[in-house]
Amino acid sequence: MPELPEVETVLRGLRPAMEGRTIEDVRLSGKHLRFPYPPRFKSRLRGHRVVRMHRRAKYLLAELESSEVLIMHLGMSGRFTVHSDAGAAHNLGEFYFEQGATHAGDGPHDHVVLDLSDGVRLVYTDPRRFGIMDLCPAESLGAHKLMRNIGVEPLGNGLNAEHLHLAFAGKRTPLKAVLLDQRIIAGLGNIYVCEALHRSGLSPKRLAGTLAAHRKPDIRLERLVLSIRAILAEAIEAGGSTLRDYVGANGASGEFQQRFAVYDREDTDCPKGDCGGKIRRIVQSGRSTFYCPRCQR
DNA sequence: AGCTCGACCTGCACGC
DNA sequence: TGCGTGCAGGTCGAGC
Repeated sequence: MPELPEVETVLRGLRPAMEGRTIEDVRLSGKHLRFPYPPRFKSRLRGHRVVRMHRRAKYLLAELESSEVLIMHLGMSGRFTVHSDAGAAHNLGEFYFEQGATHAGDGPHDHVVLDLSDGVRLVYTDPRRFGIMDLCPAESLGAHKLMRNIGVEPLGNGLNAEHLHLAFAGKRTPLKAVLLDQRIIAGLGNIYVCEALHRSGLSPKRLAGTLAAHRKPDIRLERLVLSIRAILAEAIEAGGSTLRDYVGANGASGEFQQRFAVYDREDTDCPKGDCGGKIRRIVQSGRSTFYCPRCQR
């Protein structure tokens, strides 16, 4: 689930649950996530209030009153659920999830359970355990190993044709790989790279450098920027509703209502309609790429 | 300095 | 029904 739009949606759900509340207790499953937890993980969380929640790329950041930051990444299969006593439910707004905090967090893949003030419980569930939890002093967050090489936020001002022009110049790497590179644009994943390339009519196999061959930014880079922005914005809209639905169904329904134009649609007609192409699946740097060979050049 | 690819995990859908 | 295979929304870090 987690590319930028999903992480952004999770952030919006976590805010009303976490901001202003104190972490009263921490329970871990005993299994490590992608990396070992940092030293004294539990005691560095316990007793501290969450001041503010942020997102950077696909990382969720909880700024603590202790001047440390809790860094969280959902990996491939990470999920958060918020549970609460009836009394706290009304504070959690539209992202309020599930009633009853008492037995939540006992599932086989529930690896981190945070008991917050007001009877709110946050459970991090992650079957594949590719997720990350780390702690870092706020003042050195930018120098953190996981943070320091992250590129521009695609929804911010940093993403523009000039930026891509500079980043693509001389690169003999396919567009697909370059757009997945978090050092250039932060937050795109396999699905939205496929979708953005389709919308902008660019082939995932095209070498990035071919779009930066002239002195001035190529018009196609402008189109790519607009496509990336539009796709992410739409997905954040839809992601919100999918998450609400997912949770409303008590975790049983994981179905995506969202219809992708190309992702996971091999052999179907290209939705662009007039091009008459069929969606193909190829493998690039070990991962599936879906695209229309007719209208993506 | 840059790039590709293996490794980290579990679950699920598929074909035999 | 059971088993083997391949695939999955990410990305670090080893090795060229």
